[in-house]
Amino acid sequence: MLGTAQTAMDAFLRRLLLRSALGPEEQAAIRGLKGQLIEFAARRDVVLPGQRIEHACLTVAGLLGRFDQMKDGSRQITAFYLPGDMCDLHSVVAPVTGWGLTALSGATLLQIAHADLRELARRYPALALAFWRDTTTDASILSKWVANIGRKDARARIAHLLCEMGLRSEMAGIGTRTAFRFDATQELIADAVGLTPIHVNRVLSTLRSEGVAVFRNRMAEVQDWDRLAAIAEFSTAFLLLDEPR
Amino acid sequence: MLGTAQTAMDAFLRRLLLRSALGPEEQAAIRGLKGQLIEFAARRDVVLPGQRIEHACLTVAGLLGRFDQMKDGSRQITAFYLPGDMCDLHSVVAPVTGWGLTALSGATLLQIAHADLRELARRYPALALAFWRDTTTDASILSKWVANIGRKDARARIAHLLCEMGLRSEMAGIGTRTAFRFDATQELIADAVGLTPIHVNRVLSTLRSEGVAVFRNRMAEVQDWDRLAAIAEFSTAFLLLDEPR
DNA sequence: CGTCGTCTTGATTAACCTCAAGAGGTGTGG
DNA sequence: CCACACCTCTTGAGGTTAATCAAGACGACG
Repeated sequence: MLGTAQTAMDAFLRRLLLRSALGPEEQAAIRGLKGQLIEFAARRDVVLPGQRIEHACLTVAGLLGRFDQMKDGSRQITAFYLPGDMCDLHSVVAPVTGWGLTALSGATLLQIAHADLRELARRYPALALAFWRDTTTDASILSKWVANIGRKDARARIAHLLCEMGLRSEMAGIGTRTAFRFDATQELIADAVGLTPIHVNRVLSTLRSEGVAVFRNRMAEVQDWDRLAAIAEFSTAFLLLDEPR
Repeated sequence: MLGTAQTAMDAFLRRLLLRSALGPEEQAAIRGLKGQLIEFAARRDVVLPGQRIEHACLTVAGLLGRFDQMKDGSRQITAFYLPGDMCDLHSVVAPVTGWGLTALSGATLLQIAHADLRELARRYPALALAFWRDTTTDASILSKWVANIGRKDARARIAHLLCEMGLRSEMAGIGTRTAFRFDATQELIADAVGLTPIHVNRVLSTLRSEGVAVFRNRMAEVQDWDRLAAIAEFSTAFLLLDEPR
C-alpha cells in the first residue's frame, strides 16, 4: 500500500519533470510528500460542486472526469484525468470548487493535503512555478476544447478527443497514441464533446467503417493517425508547453 | 505616460488583492514593476499563434480577445480581457503560445518582462501563489465556457456571456453588471459563443423585445438581471475564487 | 435465464447555418 | 458639404446538422 503511494508520487514527479527542470532537493521534496490512497467504484462522485476541499487528488489508476451539471440534469465533462494527472492541483489556490469530479471507471486516488503542497511551494520557488505550469497545461487543454466544441462539427470534435487522449496516454506511459485504453462509454464521450450519445454512435460508426479509428470495449485503436489528425485539425503544441529559457 | 503605467500597475495590484492577501512588501514589489506602454488600433493582432514571447500583457484600456484559428478561417474567441486583466500571465510559465491575442477595440497595453515576474515569484512565495491564483480564474472561466457552449442553446449562451461580462466589468470598476461597455460587435459575440452572427442577431432581438437586455452601440444594458441570469443558469461562484483559509 | 447497461438503427423534428439582399450609420475624399 | 464606401446590423427563405423519439440487439453479470 505504501509502495503504491510511492509509485504514484513518482508518476507525479515524472509528469512535472516533463515540463519543468527540478533540482535533486526539489525532487526529493516531491517524493517525500505524504498522501492517502483511496479507491472509488465506477460512477462514484469524488468531489461535489461547491465543496470546500483541503486536499488535491492525484490519479493513480483509472479515469476521472471533471464535470459541470446543468439544471435539466445534463452534464458537461470539462476534463479527463489519466494516471499521473493531479486532477485538481488548482484547488491549492482556489479550494472552493465550482465543478465536480467523478470516477468514470473504478479508480485509485492519492489525496495530498493542500497545506503540504503550499508549504512546498513556499519553500521551493521552482516547485511553485512547476505547480503553476502544471495547471497551465490544464487550461491549455480547456482552451482547445472551447475551440473544438464551438467551431467544429461532430466528426472533428470526436476525432480531436481521440487524438488528445491518445497522445496523453502515450505521454503518461500507459499506451501509444494509436492504441490505448480510454475508459469511457459513448455516452461519456458525448458529454465531453457536447453531443448526444446517439450522434456520437453514428460518427464512431463512420470512422470505423472508413478505417480511420475503432473505439470499442473502452479501447481506442487508430488505424490511420494522419487521417484522424487531419479530420480533427489536431496539433500537438497545446499539450507540450515549453519551459521558459 | 509614466503616470499611466503606474495607474495600470495599481489596477493589477487591486485585481490581485481581490483574491489574495498580500503584505506591504509584496504590494510594493508589484508597484515597483516596470513596464512599457503600447497602443494598438482596433483589429490589430497583439500576439500571433505559435510565437515565443518574453513579456506578459496587462490590459490598461480597451478590450482584448484571445482566439484560436481554424483552417477554414473561422475564429473561436476563447477569452475576453478587460482593463486590469493580465491577458497572458500564464505565459510566464508557458511562453510558447498556442493561441493569438487581438485588440478588439483600440487598446492600451502594458508589457511586463517575464523575467521580472519570475523574479518576483521566486523572491516572494505569496506572489507566486497570487499569480497562480490569478491564472486559475482564467481557467475557471474557460471551464464555464466549455459547459456553456457544449450544453446550452443559443439564447442561454449569449445570456451567460452578458452576465459574465457585466459582473466582470463591475468587479473591474468600469461599469455595473446592468450597464456596462462591451466593446464587441455581434460578430465577435458569435465568435465567442460558437454561433453565426446572424443567429446572434436574432437572439439579441428577442432578448431586447422581451425587455431582458439591450446590446447596442457596444453598450450592454440589462433591464432584468434576474431573468437574464435565469436564462443563462448563471452563478457568480466561478468568478469569485475564495482564498484558502 | 433474466436484467441491466451499452450500443445500434430508423424516422421525424428542431435548432441553427447558409445564402441573399437591403438598411442604417460613420468616416473619407472629392 | 455631399457622395461614396465600408462596416455593422437586420430580415427573409431554404437547407443541413444534430436532437429527439422509439425500438431492438448485444453482451456481461447475477
